Amino acid sequence: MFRILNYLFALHLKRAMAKNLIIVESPAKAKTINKFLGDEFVVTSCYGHIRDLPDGGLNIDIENNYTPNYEVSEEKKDVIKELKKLAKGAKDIYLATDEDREGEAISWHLCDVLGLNPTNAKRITYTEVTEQAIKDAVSHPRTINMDLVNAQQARRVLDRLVGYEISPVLWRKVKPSLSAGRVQSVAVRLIVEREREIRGFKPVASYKIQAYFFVTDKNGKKSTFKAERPANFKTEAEAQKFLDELVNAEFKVSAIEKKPGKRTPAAPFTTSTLQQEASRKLGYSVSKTMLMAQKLYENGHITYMRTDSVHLSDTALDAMEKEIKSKYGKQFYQKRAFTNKNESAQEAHEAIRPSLIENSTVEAENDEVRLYELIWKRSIASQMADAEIEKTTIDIINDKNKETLRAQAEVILFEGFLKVYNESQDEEGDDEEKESQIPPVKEGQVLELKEMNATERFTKPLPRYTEASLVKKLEELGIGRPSTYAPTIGTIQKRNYVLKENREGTERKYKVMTLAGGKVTAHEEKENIGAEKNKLFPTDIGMLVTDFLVENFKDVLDYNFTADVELQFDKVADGKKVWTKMIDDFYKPFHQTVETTTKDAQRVSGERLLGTDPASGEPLIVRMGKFGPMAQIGKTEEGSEKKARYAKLRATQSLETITMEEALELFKLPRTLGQLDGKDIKASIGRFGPYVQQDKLFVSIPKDKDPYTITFEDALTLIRAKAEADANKVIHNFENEGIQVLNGRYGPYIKKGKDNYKIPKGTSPDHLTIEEIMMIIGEQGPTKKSFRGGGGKKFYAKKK
DNA sequence: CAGTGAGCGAGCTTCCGCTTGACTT
Repeated sequence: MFRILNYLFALHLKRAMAKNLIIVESPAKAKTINKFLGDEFVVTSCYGHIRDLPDGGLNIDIENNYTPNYEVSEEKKDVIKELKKLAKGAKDIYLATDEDREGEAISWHLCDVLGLNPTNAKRITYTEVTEQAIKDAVSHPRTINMDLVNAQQARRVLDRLVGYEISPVLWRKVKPSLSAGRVQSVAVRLIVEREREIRGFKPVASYKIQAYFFVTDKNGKKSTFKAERPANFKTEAEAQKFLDELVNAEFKVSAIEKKPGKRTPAAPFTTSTLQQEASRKLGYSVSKTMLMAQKLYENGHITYMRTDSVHLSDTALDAMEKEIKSKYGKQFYQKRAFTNKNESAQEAHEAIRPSLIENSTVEAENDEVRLYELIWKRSIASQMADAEIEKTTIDIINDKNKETLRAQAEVILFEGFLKVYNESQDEEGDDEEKESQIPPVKEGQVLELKEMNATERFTKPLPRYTEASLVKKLEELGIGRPSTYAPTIGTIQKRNYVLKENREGTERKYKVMTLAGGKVTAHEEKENIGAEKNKLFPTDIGMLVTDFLVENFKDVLDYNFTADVELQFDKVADGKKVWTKMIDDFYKPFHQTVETTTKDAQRVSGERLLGTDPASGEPLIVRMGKFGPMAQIGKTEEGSEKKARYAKLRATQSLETITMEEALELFKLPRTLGQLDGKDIKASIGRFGPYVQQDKLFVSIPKDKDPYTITFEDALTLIRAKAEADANKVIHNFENEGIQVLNGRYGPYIKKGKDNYKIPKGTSPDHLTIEEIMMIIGEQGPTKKSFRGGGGKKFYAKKK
């Protein structure tokens, strides 16, 4: 009774003092803003876009001036319901979605759904979530900018047209279920082209001269430092001659130069730079970085994590000044304003920074804490003084030839921002470390040579992309947005165009000649090259699709395509161009290309003839098959005994590079080792590595053995051990019902066909009857298998 | 979880950009 009265009273209150409604995109942001504004405001969120083009079909009326057919998606229906309810009792409604193209469009969709008039709706914007900024925004509402909305519609429609018209061409000409798009196809192209550069790269050798000199100080203490010949010798003979000449030479310091220098801190984080640094410093994948950042954001620890802006609010700048001055002293503070280099930036938010600058760390999961501390350091460092360094260069001459050796060192005179944070670099070019310091020497001082080496060095190809360096490249090209970098990386892996892999390196020998103790000697050393960790490799299908697209859809695959259409979108946003006209200019020729390609283009299979199989005399080819790249010997001919033999390529092999020998090796498997209980025991390599098999039982072959050489006895041992383990796995087996109770990784569970069921807590699996099991199954419904983020394993087409 | 690979052609697949949720062997 009391409760009902209470409710009625609350209802009455609500009616009596109707509040203003503010709609933002993110619920966490709604929470923050709620704190800034008084009782007369209710802040809620629409969770991003509320309407979109539905999945099945284009949903663009081409005949009717490209009219989009927007729909509220299933998962947004509840959001809309709630918004309508709140809107009904509201005094004024403020549309406070992000200040960019997409945000403007969301507000426009909101008008439509909530029955507001875009020409007098209250649209407010702000680029930082601070009390002052929000209050200013609320007192200066504007109306919906339809030009900006139309630019978004153009963007949306163009992406749908490109994606949904090109993908079906791939289904017909390459393989079903493939995809193409303005962003993903260019991302794959980058990786494919880099891979080909690396494969075609011919390392060039040269000889690097490095000398080590002794210096003895006043107290008789000896130390060494390193000097180098500025340029490498091109040939071994030249290097040899150089060392020979310098046997018994006298070395002397000819010049000492000291130059001041400085280093400047990097701008605070955007999404892209955060992903890069978290990858380099913490080893996080881009998706992990975003997941951790999302949690930090939701818990109020950091500002919004999907941003392309390096701007910091005045509130934050003040707090940073205070923090730096009190923690490090005022000589470490330097106010800086950063501006975006990136033209495609839309800057609807602040840079990524701690919400409360004074918190140098937070209470959270370990991985989140590490990311937070990185963000804190980068933010703080961005407002700190330059580091002052001194570069010392020493030239060393000799009495045998006119060559100069040079020693270089850097000393930090004032740490400045380096006290807190130093940005990491991507591995590229020379990885020689710099000397930190050279012992004090005087001009004209004679130096004692410890040893001098001429080391054979090879030029290196450009590095393969990591997830993070690919994001960096995409951002430079203006392709993709902060909210899509991580999903795009996921998409191209899920489509099996690209794999993130480790590769073992190969050994390479190099020559070293040494001058020491008055004579020159030579020896060989070994280095490991080409080892890769978490790098992006294109698959065969990725390469085939890229080649097909570059050949037939050159414009869309062009690295400047996005930049070019962005210029058009800008014209629409400025009211200088009608969006449907812009789309029409693009679509007419594009659609023509789609039609002619569908009609004329050859199917692609990447077929390559490797040679003739020595055993059968039949041709050996490799090509893309229904289930991936494969090798094939001979052809199946109707009416004859001749049958083709097939073998799947290994995950590390590629249609473009596999050799005849490697392909022949594939046909040696499966090997039949012998029989057990009248069934063959075979050894082979499958999707999950090497295995032995008897009937339906598969057992992985351990690392110390391989399927080419494993013996019958060893295979038998493996199979018997596995059979015994499996026997212990079954607790009950109800064969008639097709139901089993099994011991799994997570404890006992019920299995019926392909579905699994939990055993309720407190129930012992040992005495379960079939009736009890049927009850459990009836109540539960099968446990769902995760399809999202499942590591991209579902590459194969579903069977009906 | 580890077999497969003709050609015909049911009926399916696919984009980018905004947002977070849900439960599990």
